[in-house]
Amino acid sequence: MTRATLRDVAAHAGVSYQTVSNVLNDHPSIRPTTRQRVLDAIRTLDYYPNQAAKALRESRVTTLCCAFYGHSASDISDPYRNLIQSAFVAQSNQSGYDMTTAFLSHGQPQSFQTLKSNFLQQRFAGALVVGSNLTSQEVQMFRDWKMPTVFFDHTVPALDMPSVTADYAQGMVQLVTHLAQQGRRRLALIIPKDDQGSTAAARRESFTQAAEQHGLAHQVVQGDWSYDSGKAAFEALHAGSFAPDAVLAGNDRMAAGALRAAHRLNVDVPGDVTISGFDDFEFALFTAPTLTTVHVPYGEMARKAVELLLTEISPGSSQAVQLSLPTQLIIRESA
Amino acid sequence: MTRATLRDVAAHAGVSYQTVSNVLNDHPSIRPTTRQRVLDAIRTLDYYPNQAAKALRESRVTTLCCAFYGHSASDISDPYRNLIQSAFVAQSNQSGYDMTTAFLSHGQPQSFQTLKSNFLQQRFAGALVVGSNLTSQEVQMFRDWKMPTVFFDHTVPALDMPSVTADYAQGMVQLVTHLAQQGRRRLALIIPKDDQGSTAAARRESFTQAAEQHGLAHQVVQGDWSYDSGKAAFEALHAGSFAPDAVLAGNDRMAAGALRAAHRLNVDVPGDVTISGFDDFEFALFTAPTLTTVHVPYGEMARKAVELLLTEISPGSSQAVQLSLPTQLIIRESA
DNA sequence: ATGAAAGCGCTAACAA
DNA sequence: TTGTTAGCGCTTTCAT
Repeated sequence: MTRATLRDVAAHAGVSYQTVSNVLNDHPSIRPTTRQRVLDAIRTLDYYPNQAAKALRESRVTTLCCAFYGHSASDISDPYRNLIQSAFVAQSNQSGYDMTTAFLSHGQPQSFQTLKSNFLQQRFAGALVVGSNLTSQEVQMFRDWKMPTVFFDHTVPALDMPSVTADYAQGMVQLVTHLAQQGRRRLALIIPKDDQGSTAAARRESFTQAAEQHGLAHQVVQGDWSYDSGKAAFEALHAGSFAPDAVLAGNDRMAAGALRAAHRLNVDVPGDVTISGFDDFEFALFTAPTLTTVHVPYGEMARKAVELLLTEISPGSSQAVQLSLPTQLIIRESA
Repeated sequence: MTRATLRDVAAHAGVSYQTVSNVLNDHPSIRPTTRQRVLDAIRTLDYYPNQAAKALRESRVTTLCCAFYGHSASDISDPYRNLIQSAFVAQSNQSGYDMTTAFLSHGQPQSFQTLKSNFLQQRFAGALVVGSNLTSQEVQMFRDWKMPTVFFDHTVPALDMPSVTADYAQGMVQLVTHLAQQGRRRLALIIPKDDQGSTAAARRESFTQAAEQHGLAHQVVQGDWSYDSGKAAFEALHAGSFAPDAVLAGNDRMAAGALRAAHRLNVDVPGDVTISGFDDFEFALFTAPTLTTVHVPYGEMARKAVELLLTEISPGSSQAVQLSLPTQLIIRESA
């Protein structure tokens, strides 16, 4: 048995199939009795309009895409990716859109080609690009494709493309001030190094500035956002000569690694050294001591990003909005 | 400027547009020179085939849907949902499929209607249904819709629908045996109560059996999978008369809550009481002490589930396969 | 080896 | 208020 089409419904209701279409699209000027007859036919035949035909005819799709840059598809535990993806899905579903996912990576121009291809094939209407160290050429590509795009966690001031990010500088200043007030004098930040215009850069730069403003000794050591790198970085600091009394991790995952290393090395936290994170993921409550961290409103950011994307997609699109949401220091036990 | 179509390419290459189609679909019997000419035209016009038209004509879509049952879209931190969703996305992308997400809930029959509607509208080709306490009527609905479906983490023996789950009983037996060998005599399990045929039921039942087999005192207390409920349950146990020397949480998230409660109450873990989880999420490494838990191979399960779904979708579909993958006890510090 | 014709299911003019 | 006509971009016979 094959699926019912418009014509089947029309035949069943004894009208022409365009009338059925009119009923479906709430067109005015349809006699209530006809309307009812059509509705009944739809119900008894269990008719559902074919989405592909509709999309073809209207040349519009109700799917969005979130593209993660620099995140491996196979790291299915990445809390950052997972949280953001879920937030996007929740928000776009609420707006009547589906959401698919793609992965971009710097090394693979083909990943960009695939995304472009999927867009031009009309598989999705616009993309949320999540990634903090896209090159400006890469950003430029999106504009060239004329693909509605919102950059997430990556500001691109020069190119004025729509973006949503958080005020990392503010959070970092709050954190450093808090540490200074506690009498901490020697601050070390664990964070990725060689990426510009990224959230890492924002966090790093404001760290340095804030530390200097407070007259504190400071050092930056490298991590790659992972638990293991946080652990390794703390061990390196412990073995090194700088001897920090406050270790700031660039994200919660590295902070968890640092905490573990401290525990292993019998370093008291926060007695001997404070350890703090950045993100405020749920597991910041799971560590012992619980993690002092900077809350980043990812949920809210995702909501805004989807909103921005949808206005960008809609016909009378305005100019590029660049949003930055406030962060907030969350003081728990570790700092 | 509008997007190039098949006819534009044909005009540019000086052939009929069906020839272009043939080139695109690797049809035999096309002269290499013509072929090359067409390929050039495609390249210079930056042509991409319209997906909607293709889907309409071929009546097939390359999108899958994962539907979460009993998981709130707004709990964007849920590690279970997040991990599984990511695993599905990773796997289906690798197979050339997109993946969208939907949410079902027991209270809302409309959520099921929406899913059905989306399927019949040909928005996706098949669904992965994640949820551990669907009623059998609900399961039956999927069969009635004739929608290719694989149930994840929910076995439905009576209805022989395809499913992928893990051998929770085995993991639980390993865990209880391990605890018994350590000399633990009084075991308490924190787990949701009133759901049948679910993973919770599987874990609960094998807990009781295993405890009795080892001649251990045992008790079950209620939790709802959340961090807070784990914390509350541990506090209740501490205040109660059963006085367990081993607390088993039904998942890692509740175990984290129990650990926190133990810490607050100055209960030594694992000295006074062991605490263990179930899942082996990444954050099981973040707790202090690190969490002894039962590893559930969600990544592998997701891979298999997508595989099963794709064979179910493909024309010559065979019968329903019900997979169960082995679990494994991971001994860390907490038990 | 290539071109012509038909039609997937729908919407949006227009005509009746 | 309803029916007629056309066509979205593509694949698939069937002729040539």
